[in-house]
Formats: sequence, structure tokens, C-alpha cells
Amino acid sequence: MNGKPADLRVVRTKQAIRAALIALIEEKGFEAMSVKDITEHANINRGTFYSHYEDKFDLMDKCQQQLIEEMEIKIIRNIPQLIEGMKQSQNGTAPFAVPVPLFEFLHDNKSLMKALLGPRGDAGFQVKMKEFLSQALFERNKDVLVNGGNALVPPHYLSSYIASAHIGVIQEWLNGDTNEPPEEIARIISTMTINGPLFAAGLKGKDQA
Amino acid sequence: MNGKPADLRVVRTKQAIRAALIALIEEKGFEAMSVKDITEHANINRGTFYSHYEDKFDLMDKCQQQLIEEMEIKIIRNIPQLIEGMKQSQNGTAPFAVPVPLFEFLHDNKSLMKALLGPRGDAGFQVKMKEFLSQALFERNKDVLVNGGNALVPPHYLSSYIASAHIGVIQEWLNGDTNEPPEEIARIISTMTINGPLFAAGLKGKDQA
DNA sequence: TAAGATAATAAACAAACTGTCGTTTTAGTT
DNA sequence: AACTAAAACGACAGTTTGTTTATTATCTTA
Repeated sequence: MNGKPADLRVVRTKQAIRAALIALIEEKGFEAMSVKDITEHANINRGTFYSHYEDKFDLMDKCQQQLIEEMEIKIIRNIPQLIEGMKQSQNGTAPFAVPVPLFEFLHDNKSLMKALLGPRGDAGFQVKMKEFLSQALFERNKDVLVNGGNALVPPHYLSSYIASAHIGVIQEWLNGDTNEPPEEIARIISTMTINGPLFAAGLKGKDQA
Repeated sequence: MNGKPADLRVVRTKQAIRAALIALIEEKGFEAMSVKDITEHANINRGTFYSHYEDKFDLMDKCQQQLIEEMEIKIIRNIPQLIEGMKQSQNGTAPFAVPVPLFEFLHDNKSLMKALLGPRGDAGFQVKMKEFLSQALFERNKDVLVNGGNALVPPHYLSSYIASAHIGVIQEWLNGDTNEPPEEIARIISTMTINGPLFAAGLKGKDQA
């Protein structure tokens, strides 16, 4: 995919720009930052920025696109063999296995993810993440969403509900200082989704509101 | 709260600005719009804008603040008597009563809500909505979140999960063309929260993943 | 309905940011 | 060490910004 060996100066510059973007998103938000802000924070010449990106929107797009692509490679394509592994082991320890690589990835890209999903982040990226999550969580069994003979709610509301719920927990996790390991977050989130949030809270599953 | 009778010219101007904001959020997003864009779209003089708002951020803040305040008045303060009403009627038809006024309000302010919660909207507003929802949904029984002796997950993850899930369904509802009535959305969302999303999908509640 | 009040317009202003370009300097690659 | 490409520098016209002036239009209320 990448043919060129890459000049060290380029990677340094791009790293600096990316770091500046993250810092400035958290400091003042994407909408309030100027290209000048970015280049000053990155300690590079303004012209250099324009030799790499069209404008700040282009920068934002490319950062997001890169994240999404990496996630598709590392998570979506990995699902089949994950499921295969689950079938092998047979014990009940691994029903949360699918989300784990996701949370590991989020952890590895914490600073950017935190900025993009935070209060000064980008609502458009949240939409992309929701789409990705819907795909990752339901790809393997679309029939769940489609057959719906005995579904109590329209399927698209179901996937919206679950995907957004995941985003919410991810945001809470990234912002918090408790630093649970990826496996623990996978357990927490799966517990609420499978048993229902209220059951997970310690209430009964069906009656009691 | 409002002492002044209000000049008609002022309300007309403010309405035009508000409408322009909504249109431009959906057209190009808040970050990409200029004050000039707003005033041109609203057909007012640029100076007039600055006599009402400091800048576009001030405009955005005030629009959001107004929404939140109205919601607090119409929904939060209405909860006690809603619960009282539920106790009176006793039949099982009304466990979804609390969210109904919320969805009615969202429906009444659809255009602005859709813009603010949409892909070109404001992530900060989503955070405010999440806080509001947590308050509205859990205010009446905080103990659920606090006692947690038999809770399977940390309480703050539970409220994040549920509040975000609600936002997701609301977004889907506002964007869709199906136009379910507020009562139906309240039923859908409560069903998933109470029984668990997977149960609502037509699966068993606990085993089957 | 007329008088007084005030909101909106029009036009101009310096300041800042934008995107682009040509030249020079710096630094990495071979 | 020589070659090459990237980064820095400085300048440019074009926008947008936020403010201010004088003027016009319109609402309120007496």
C-alpha cells in the first residue's frame, strides 16, 4: 500500500502536526483553531503545512480515515478467526472476545481517540464510529437484525441503541482515570448488552422498572 | 424571567439568525460557517449580528442553553407529578411515561435538535444532552446507581451506557423518515433498556450471545 | 396617528488568517 | 561528499473579523 520508504523529515513533520491537532482539539476545539495555531504549536512553517494538507479539514479527514482503516484491518478482518478460536476453546470465558481487540486498539490510540470523541471533538467521527461498531458487532450475524420475526423493536433502532451505548462507555473509559484493562471494559459492556443494563445494575431483568 | 416586552424587529432578527444557523449547520457544519454566511443567509446586516451576539460561538452557546433550560423546565420539573400520576392509574400501560414529554419536546424542536445532534452538529451538545438524560432518567432513583451492592458493572459506566444509547435512538429517530409518534419511541427505547437490547431483538435474555 | 425611541442598514477600518509562490537554507539519502 | 528533497523564509492579494460612524427604517406608546 505504501511504496515509498519515507523521508525522516516528513514523518517528523507529520507527527508534529498530528500532535498539535490533538492538543488543540482538547485546548480550544477544532472549529476554533487556525492553521496558524497548528503550525505554531508544531513548530513548523505554515507553508510546510500546506505542502502536506489542503487545509485543516483535509488534515482532520486524513487522521480519521487512517484510524478507521486501521480498525477495519485489525478488527473486522480478525473477527472470523476470533470466532473460530471461540469454537475451539468451548469454555464460557470468551464470549467477550470480539470487542477486546477493539478496546486494545482504542487504548493504543488513546490521545487521538479521546480528542475526537471528546466534548470538543467531531460529531462526524462519532457517526463513523457508530457505523463501524454496527458493522463489527452485527456483521457475523446479520440475521439477528433482519429476521426479526419476534423482534420487539425495529432493527435499526436496535443497532443505533447498542452502537451508541458502546460509544458512550468508550468515552467514559477514555476520559476516566480508572484505566481498566481492555478485557475488563469488554466484560462490562458485554454484560450490559447481553443481560440488559438494568439487570447489570442489580435489578431484575424483566418486571421492575 | 423576561422583563422586556420585546421589539418585533428583534424577534424577527433573532429568528432569522437562528434559522440560518440551523440551515448552515446542516449545509456545511458549524466549523465551516462564517458570521458572514449567517448574516447573508438571514438577510441581515453583519453589524446587526454583532449587536446581538459576540460571535458565532456565542450564538451557538445561547441556542443550546435555551434548549437545555426549556428541557429542564418541561421535563425534569415535571417528573414528580408524572410519577404521582403513574401511582394513581396503577395499570401497566404507563411505565414509559417519563420519557414521553422528552420525545414530545424533541419533536417540537426537531430542526434545531436534528442539526445539533447530527453529523455536522456539536459534540459538546451531545455531552450536555447526556448529562441531562442521566439526570432525567436516574434522578428519581439515585440509589439504583449508588447502592450497587449487587451491581455487575461500575455505576458510571451504566449511566453512560444508557444515556448514550438514548442519544443514539434519538438521532436515528430525528434523521429517519418514519416519524414514529413520541409514545412509540418511548416504548421502543424503554423496552430495550428494561429487557435488554438483545432480548428486545428477539433473542433470549441471558444465555445465547 | 404622530413623536420619540431604538433597531437595522450602509460603509469604512485595521487586524488577523488564508492559500499560494518563488527563493534560500537545511537536512536526509545514497 | 554530492545529490536531492523538504523545510524555512518572506511576500502577496483576497477574506473574514470585530468595531465604529452616520443614516434610514420601523416599532412602541401616548
